[in-house]
Amino acid sequence: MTPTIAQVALPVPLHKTFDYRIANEMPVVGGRVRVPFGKQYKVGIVVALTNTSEFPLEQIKPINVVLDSTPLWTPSLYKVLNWASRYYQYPLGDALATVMPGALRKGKPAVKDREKCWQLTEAGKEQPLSALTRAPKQARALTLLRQGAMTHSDLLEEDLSATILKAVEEKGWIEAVKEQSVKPWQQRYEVVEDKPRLNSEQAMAVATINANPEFACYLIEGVTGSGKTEVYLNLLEPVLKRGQQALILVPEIGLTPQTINRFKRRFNVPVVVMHSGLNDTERLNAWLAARDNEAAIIIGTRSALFSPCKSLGIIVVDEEHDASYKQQDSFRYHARDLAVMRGHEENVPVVLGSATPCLESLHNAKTGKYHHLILSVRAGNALKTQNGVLDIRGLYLEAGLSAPLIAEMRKHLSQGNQVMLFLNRRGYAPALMCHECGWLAECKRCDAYYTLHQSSNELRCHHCGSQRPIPHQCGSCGSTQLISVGVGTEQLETQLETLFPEFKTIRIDRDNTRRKGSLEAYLTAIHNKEYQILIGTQMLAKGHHFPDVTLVALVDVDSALFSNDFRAPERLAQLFVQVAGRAGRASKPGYVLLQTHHPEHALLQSLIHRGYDSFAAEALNERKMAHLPPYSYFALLRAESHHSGEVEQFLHQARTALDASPIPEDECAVMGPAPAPLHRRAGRFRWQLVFQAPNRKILQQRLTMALPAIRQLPLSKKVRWSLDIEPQDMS
DNA sequence: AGCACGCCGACT
DNA sequence: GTCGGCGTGCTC
Repeated sequence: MTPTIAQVALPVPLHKTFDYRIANEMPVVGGRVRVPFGKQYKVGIVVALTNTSEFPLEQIKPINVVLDSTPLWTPSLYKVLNWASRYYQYPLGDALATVMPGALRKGKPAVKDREKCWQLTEAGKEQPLSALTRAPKQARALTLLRQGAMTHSDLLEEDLSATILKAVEEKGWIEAVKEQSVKPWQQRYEVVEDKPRLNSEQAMAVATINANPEFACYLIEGVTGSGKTEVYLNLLEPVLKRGQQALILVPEIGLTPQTINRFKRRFNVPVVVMHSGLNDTERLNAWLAARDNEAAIIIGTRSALFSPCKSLGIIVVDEEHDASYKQQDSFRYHARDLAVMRGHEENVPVVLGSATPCLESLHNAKTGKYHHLILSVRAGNALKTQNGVLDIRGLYLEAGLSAPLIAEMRKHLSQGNQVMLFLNRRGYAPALMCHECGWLAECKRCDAYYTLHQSSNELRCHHCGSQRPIPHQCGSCGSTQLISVGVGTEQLETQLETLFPEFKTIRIDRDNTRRKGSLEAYLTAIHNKEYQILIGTQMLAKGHHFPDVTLVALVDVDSALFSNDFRAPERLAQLFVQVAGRAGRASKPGYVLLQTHHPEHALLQSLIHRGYDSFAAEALNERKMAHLPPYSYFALLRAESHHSGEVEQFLHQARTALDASPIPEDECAVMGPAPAPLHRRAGRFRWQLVFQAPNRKILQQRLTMALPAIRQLPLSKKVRWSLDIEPQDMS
């Protein structure tokens, strides 16, 4: 029986679909339709075709326009998207809308816009230009087209109007043609470059993965300089040769022209890049090129995972530990986890690569879920760095720097080398205090102190963005003796300029690299050795190598060791390995120093003396003891409102709803409601409820059962709330 | 999410 | 006497 009703998922935050009558054209499941919704029209996705509806039939409106005759996604990708919507508890319509290109969300056709071109007709070729002295524009059109066909828009650029072209067409001299379709890339595939020879570890990794073109998950743990990218390139070879596509995910900052060029240069095939900088048209074209197998290699940041591929052969997730793979708002998916899911559905290999794999992935490798491939040999000129711990207990600190560190810096600088300092705190100082009474300048809208920014002469709240002039008097006792507390990168910069006036200092953090291109300009200047002392937050640690840096110091690691976020030590270890990899060259090995009050800290010791793997093993052991991920699965229900009581009450009611669900408490623990780490932010009170389950299934079941009741709580409409499944940070 | 309906304060 | 504030409710 032909279906009469279409169930449509609409981009609204509602966990249900809406029924529409099928009018003239038959929609497809997974395709878009334009439908009336209340007083407006919306573009939604058809999720099912039926003959019945729960809704009174006479109230069902007809579909306005059927926008697609084929589904937008391949069946396997569509399955992954449905799973993700359920697992991350995000409404399907909203989820599908966020993963499709903006142009499709607005209802634009999902077909490649082949541009209209003009070419000369036989008559046009023979038409003598001399006969057109009284029609100079027409003559110009003919002259231009004698060089070959041109697109309509290019001709408009040449100051020829559509009217002129129409006139010439009517004379029968030119004709409109659609852009000729290009030869499929499969026919021009070749390995262009002279490939470097692989070392035995690389060769082993390549052979292992290439031996099986079906789904399996591989974790490539490769130290900095071990040639992970070369392995990826070798993995693409048989895939492309078979005519299949490769999907490569990179972190937000990892999308450098150098990376892209390596993939472009090796094979004579089309590469598309997908990132947040694309406009609607560019994004749609990249998406279509992936879908229609016109692009052989698709490189992009996390959302590129949702590009449909006609003939996918492999998925690579580079720097798999990077936090940017987890979306931090709205649809809070993890692109790495979904990549594994997609690889499974599409039955293609998934390759996760990192020098410092996240503990979850290492655990999966240890338990045999992933194949663990290790690249430990550094290629050619890369050399292992030396490490050291600086015990700063009892030492006088000059803007956070101990005398031994300053001495070490002087040594390296005097030898003509560069020195790099990391401090993960922007601004001049994290607080401003009254010397008389101890009063601290506090943000009026947040439970946080203002950060002192001396360069812009203001106090700034890093949590809500508010700012105010630096007060001259204490807000409590009126004293004018205000002093800064703690050290930020700005202060470090000022202090170093005083300590080392003979050397030039450069600070790189979010405050002075806002302008587009400024970071690149600074990096170039550093490479040209215009600066000797480099100061930065972790943004300096990513994606760039500094061969003349021979000393790297982590100024303050204690805050990470004793953070209330259980992932802080893991991030510190990753930063440490990363910065070590940024510095030095064979002739000038790098030296990495850590300043700490806790040199005996077990994780630190293990990291420094026995390396990341050993650190990871111990950290995993600690996680196991504490039942923390990857030995348990968390979800975070966070709510905020201007009224603290309302939020707390809402979460209490949510908890009651959860406790009423039939899974016993010991299988899924619920903690809270408790005030969130930053209880008041931007004037809103924040509370949270934490769920902890032994596995994903129980976590999902428990939430799925309780959420309908939670959504029906009257307070759920009054407070702002969100659910984060497997949150990246709990603070 | 939008957008309507609906009931109470400062304006022509 | 109206314009408009945002509280509540609905969208097939």
